[in-house]
Amino acid sequence: MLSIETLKKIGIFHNLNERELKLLLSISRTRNFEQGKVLFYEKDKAKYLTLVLTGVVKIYKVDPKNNEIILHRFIPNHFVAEMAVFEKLPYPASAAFETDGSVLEIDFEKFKEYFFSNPEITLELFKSLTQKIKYLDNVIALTVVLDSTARVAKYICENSEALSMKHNKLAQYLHITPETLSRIFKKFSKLGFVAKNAGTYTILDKESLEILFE
Amino acid sequence: MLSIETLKKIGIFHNLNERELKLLLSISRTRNFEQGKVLFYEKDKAKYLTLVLTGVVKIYKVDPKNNEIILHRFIPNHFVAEMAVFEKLPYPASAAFETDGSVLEIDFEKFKEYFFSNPEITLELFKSLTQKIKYLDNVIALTVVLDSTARVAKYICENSEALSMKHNKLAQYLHITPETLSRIFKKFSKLGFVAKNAGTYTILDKESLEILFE
DNA sequence: AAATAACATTGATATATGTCAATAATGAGA
DNA sequence: TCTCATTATTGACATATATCAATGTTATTT
Repeated sequence: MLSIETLKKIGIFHNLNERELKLLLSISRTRNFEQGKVLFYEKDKAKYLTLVLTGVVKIYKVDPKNNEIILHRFIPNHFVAEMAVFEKLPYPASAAFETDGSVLEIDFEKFKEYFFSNPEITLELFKSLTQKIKYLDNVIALTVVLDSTARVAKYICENSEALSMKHNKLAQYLHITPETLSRIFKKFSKLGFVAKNAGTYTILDKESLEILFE
Repeated sequence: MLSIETLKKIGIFHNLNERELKLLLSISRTRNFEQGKVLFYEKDKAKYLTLVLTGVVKIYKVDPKNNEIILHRFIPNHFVAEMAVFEKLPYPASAAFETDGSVLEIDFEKFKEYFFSNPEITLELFKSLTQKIKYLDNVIALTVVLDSTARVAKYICENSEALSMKHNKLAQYLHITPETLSRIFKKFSKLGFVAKNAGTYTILDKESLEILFE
């Protein structure tokens, strides 16, 4: 059951007092999702201010060939698509759970009424919005600006978890096919930039990799 | 010379009273730019909260082949890259004037101090941030999700000025070469979706074009 | 109006990456 | 440990779009 204790643990609401937390509780509810379930579809009308409580939510668009283009993965305590809620716009992308999980749904009109004059809350919302801009900028920097090779180089240099990911997930994230990813890793191996030990790659020459995308 | 009258005309500052406008004036200055001049480069440190007063500013990234990838064009009375200023981050892209023009530069720390508690200002800043998210989403929807043909179809359907633009500008905006654009227009002509009269194209069959990107 | 520059079109070719199919490697359940 | 399913690699080929070069068209300057 949703409780004040739960709300208190959410970073964004850290500075709310008991009274405010109660108020927030009264305009919120939780919803649980199984792995793979869709939170919302692109073009749906945004109804609630939504925050991930548990699990991982992927935000994605679908291209005309039915490929999923993943824009971002959200972990707990982040707002999802608050822009659409603020602007009363249809969602610009779809969202689905990659694991079992849950979200907090807040009645936005009431939230606005009660909390928009609170500078600590608005500051948190600012941060959340600027964070979204950074995510989108990253997608563009990665996908629009760089070619596949540079993209792989950048991603494995800047994301420590990249090398332990399954290659087909990594490929999907980088918007390339697993075949292309495999060929790029092979090329990096031949150049001595990475090495394969027992199935996983390790970076040998980070500086050379960085040259590829800078 | 920068005056209260100038500031008053800027939509974002509509609700400020005389005292506040004076305060704003005291922490602001204008800077003039000739066509082609650079306002800032990607990775520069953001110093001032910047707003376009006159002219058109393009925001762009440069890819490894030195192609400019245009993310957006700003017209007067819009904040440029406020996210970088808020977050004290280097600019995520470069900005240059496409026409002669000018900007307002506001001392951000003081602006924050004086105006962040003003709900009308914060609301305007929210709007400005969500607008930026929409622009970036649009770049992704256009460039990452769609192929060249769909991109052209979408752009000429949704931007009335597209057909009167010079084709090499349009091509640059759509991140394709003028040659590819020319071939796509030829294809649309053959299909009877557009027609060429005296040098410029007109849309004959918008519904068919829409099918291409929906 | 002629000359020149800027822009647009067309064809031939190159390139990056995707697609499909076959095979190899790895991991999980019996 | 063996077997089956999943994931990764490889090769052959297809495709979209870029590149380069030639030519045609339009706009601007003198």
